[in-house]
Amino acid sequence: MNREDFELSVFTPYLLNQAAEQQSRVFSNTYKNLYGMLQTEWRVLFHLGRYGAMTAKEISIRASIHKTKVSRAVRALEQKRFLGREVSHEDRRMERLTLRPAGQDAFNVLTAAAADYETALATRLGPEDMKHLKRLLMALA
Amino acid sequence: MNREDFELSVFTPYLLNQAAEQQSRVFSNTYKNLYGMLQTEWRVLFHLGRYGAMTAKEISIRASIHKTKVSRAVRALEQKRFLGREVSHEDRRMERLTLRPAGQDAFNVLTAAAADYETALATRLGPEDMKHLKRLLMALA
DNA sequence: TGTTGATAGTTGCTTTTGTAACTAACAAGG
DNA sequence: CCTTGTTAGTTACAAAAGCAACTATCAACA
Repeated sequence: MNREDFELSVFTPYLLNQAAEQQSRVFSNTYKNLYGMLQTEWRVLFHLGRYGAMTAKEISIRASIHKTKVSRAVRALEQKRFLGREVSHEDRRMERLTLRPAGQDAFNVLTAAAADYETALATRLGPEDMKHLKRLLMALA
Repeated sequence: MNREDFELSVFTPYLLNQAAEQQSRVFSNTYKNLYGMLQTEWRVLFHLGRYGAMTAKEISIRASIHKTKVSRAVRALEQKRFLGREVSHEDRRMERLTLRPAGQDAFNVLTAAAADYETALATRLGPEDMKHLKRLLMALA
């Protein structure tokens, strides 16, 4: 790379940012408009819906989200009546988080929307490029 | 995409976010540690260094950054003595922004660091994948 | 039992972003 | 001149993120 000719518009971190902002803006409108949720709330909801009841700590590790963000997302989801908490009997520091019916419904709707979004993107890019893209992104993350 | 099997870890917006966070964290350490700059400040500095003096509005359009973010970045760069402002004679609403020597130095250092970073990434991924990645990201952004 | 260290989760404070409203300057038409 | 509408840039307030300190609980061991 010639330093004199360096262009921000082809700098990979910049391109990644632009693409990520663009793409996540589209899908975030879905959970934001439908349920007034934030990104972290959607991710927490997803983990509980997809993998079943677990503690905040487990979500934090599995989803690579800082525990304070998880804590706030859990409170928000609780206020929406999307999940319930139950203090563990073995260790009273931990809480078992479980989706409530409204949370299950939201999970179903949002997961379907995400799958549709993914399908649409795959159609746009074509199956080969879609595969390449995912492989490359996983290598970077 | 089968909805029952939907996995967040292969959802493109999620992957993009993870990759973008990971990659920009690496480079942001450079301008943050060296000059205490934020991402927007680096981008504004870059545009002035690469394309010469221009107004905040022009930067805002070229770099796709909201004018309030540009305004705050310009103030921060001014306080660091990295740029100077001069009210336009033709239209006194506009200010011509120019890099000062310290800003030029920072631009040179950071541009070189960015080019090095890009080279290292290209080495890691290989030239073919690097080309693919950029093409795909540009298609998404 | 009592101390020490670790862990789950929360809270407080500071920094950053988003959004809308604002000021000052311009331009065009009456 | 004097409205009316537009534009460049700033400011104010609210939403959100980052980080450190805190509480409560547990476990281990003297």
